[in-house]
Amino acid sequence: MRKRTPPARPQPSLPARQPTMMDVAKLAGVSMKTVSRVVNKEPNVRDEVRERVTRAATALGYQPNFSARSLAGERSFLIGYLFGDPGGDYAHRVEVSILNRCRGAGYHLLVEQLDDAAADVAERTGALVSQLRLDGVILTAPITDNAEVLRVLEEARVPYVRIAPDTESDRSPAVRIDDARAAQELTEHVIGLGHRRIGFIKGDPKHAAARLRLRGFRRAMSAHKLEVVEQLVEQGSFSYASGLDCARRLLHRQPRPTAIIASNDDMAAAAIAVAHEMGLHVPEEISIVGFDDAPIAQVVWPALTTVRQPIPLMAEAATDMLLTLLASRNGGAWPSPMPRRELDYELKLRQSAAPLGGYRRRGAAAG
Amino acid sequence: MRKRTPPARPQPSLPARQPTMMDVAKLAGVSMKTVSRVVNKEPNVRDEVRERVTRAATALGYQPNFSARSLAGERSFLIGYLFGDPGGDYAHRVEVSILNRCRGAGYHLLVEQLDDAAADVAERTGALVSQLRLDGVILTAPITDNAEVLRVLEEARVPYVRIAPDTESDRSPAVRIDDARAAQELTEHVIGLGHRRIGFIKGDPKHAAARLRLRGFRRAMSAHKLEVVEQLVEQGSFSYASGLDCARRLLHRQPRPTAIIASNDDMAAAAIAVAHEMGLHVPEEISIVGFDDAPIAQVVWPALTTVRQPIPLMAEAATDMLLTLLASRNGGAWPSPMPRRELDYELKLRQSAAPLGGYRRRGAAAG
DNA sequence: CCCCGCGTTGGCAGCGCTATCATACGCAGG
DNA sequence: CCTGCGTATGATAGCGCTGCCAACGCGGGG
Repeated sequence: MRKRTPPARPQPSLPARQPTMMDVAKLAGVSMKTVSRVVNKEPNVRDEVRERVTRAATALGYQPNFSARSLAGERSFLIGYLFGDPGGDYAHRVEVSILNRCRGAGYHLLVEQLDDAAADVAERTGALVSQLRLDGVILTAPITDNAEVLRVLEEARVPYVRIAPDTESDRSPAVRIDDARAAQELTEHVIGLGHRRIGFIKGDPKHAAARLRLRGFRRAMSAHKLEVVEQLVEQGSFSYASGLDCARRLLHRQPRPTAIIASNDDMAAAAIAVAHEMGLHVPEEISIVGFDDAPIAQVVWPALTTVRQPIPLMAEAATDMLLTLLASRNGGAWPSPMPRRELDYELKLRQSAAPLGGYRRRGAAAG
Repeated sequence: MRKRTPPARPQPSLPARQPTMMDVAKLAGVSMKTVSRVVNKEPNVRDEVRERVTRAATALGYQPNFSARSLAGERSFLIGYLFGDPGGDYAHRVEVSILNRCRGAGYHLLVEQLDDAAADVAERTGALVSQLRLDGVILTAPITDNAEVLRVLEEARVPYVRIAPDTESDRSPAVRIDDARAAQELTEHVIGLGHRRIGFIKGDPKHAAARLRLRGFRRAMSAHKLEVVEQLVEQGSFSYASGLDCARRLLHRQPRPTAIIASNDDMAAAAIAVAHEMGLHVPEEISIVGFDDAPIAQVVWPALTTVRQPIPLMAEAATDMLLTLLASRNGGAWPSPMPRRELDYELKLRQSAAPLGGYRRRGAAAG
């Protein structure tokens, strides 16, 4: 307790106690309840009164106390962001976009990193939502598909939105791109360059995206009556290190594939590094493509042909869904049908993929 | 209000109201205050009682309500993390480390991204701390040195720790490495390889690290009686894009530098890309070194010689300082002298720097 | 004339917890 | 025996706000 029944000891210049709603009410000549109405933008307040209160609040520098709000009311104005993968910049880009959206809405962001495989995920999630009474939660892969976490959130009746979840898609609102179609298009682009013997590096099977991208690859191959040589499909985990291993194995197969499609850019970048290591020229001797258009895609040389996933837009869409629900004040139940967004991806053609022999012979120059 | 004086309507299977401290007290046969003592690990409770209460709490699945705690007491169990730069993985790595430390301590992390240059930084910071009553705040560059933000935190009496702040270092506890010495060592390494005409790419002058690294560079040069050609010192901003620009200018100077020292790895990676673009072999024709040992350092080809900054350790040390202070319950005043940590860096020698001509001639093989 | 409904405002209990103070008890010293 | 003190526990008053309900004034229909 900050200061209880201040015993009238004259404090000359110490910072005054934070103004409360009561102070604002007195200054504006209204009841506390009316101030509460104004602060919460509730209807049924005359414009004149509303403005008087607003002015009083500004004059005093009034800031609502979130703890009191949360304790007395049914909202905490706190959104939780749960992410799994501590590495990579994906989680961070999502977070920044969420923050951008929360900013104007008066919500604050509480972050937690959960190890998808840990035994106490459910417990940790439960503690989070019941201790802090989060108003809503945003999830990214792979915890988008952690049954325990979802169950806990549902039992606690905390609305949540998933970004790029698995196919159990009726379970909650979600934002995604069509990973399978994107992978299919990407594969078709590679096939269109004349490649026939194409290797594939799979992603972490815990991520739905990994499966969907593989599916798109297979679809494109079979649509073009090309055989998927199972020896040329390697199991990666989305990490650069796993990409190195997979690419080494792939590039030592005989006959060697003429193109490699990796399930994300980190692994594609690793494949390029392996090619360099082996003295293979990219793209003249081997084409390599990735997925995501992560920053690394433009940093490796040659720059990666890849699929751009609009991560900021996806995160913003997810946040907007959640904020819209919370603004509706209907008890946290999603409207029917559940909101769902599928955003557009974009094929980014750069220098890492070309017909065998390259578009033209050239020295060390990049495009 | 969740449910006021439940009018005895029998709710067959709806999830029961969350247990409160009162429930635990009844079950354990003690007063609420004693439960509070146990939950907060206060002394003066008999072991037998303590255990009885703990068991009751576990049996009921009791979770303390943070809003109530914060409202009634003087602690919110919330730590704020303020970062400036939305890009790059630095902020994210720091965040993950902070989270790791908060985990066991019963604190939650509230994140906010502040644009250092925006007009409303002070206002936003003030709103954050007074709305949520943060117990403490951790800052990273460049807001470590934003006078407005620091002033607001100090006025609100919110303890804060800075990671790699500017030299106004008596103002708060801080964690850092000796950037100047590290840059000096790095430069001396390059000089030791035989380079004399050395270019330098500066970082964002808003970051203290940028100035310190430049200082270390100049010190090493003058210690070896080498002239710093001002034409070979370019102003970057720590971003990959700025690195491209600077490197292009540098590599078109006549005579060309034989080595480039960049103030971070992103810009060094960009310099390597420019070298590739121009058909220059790294490190045979041009040596390039970076700073930070960011993930990108091992992803570019050839891998970057750089200085490893122990970011996770720094973030953990900062968090520990803050948590220690909060545990001391002395009103948020730092002990004297203020805690301060200077951690060790490490020179990582990889393939991007070598004597002119390389250690030996080789094909496209990497090391 | 009264009654009802609607828009607007206020009163007040109480959300779940902690700070403060009071109480109870045991034990040492006078 | 009383007093004093330290440890262990309880009673109670809020912290700052919101949900519920009452109160008020006004206009229109019965």
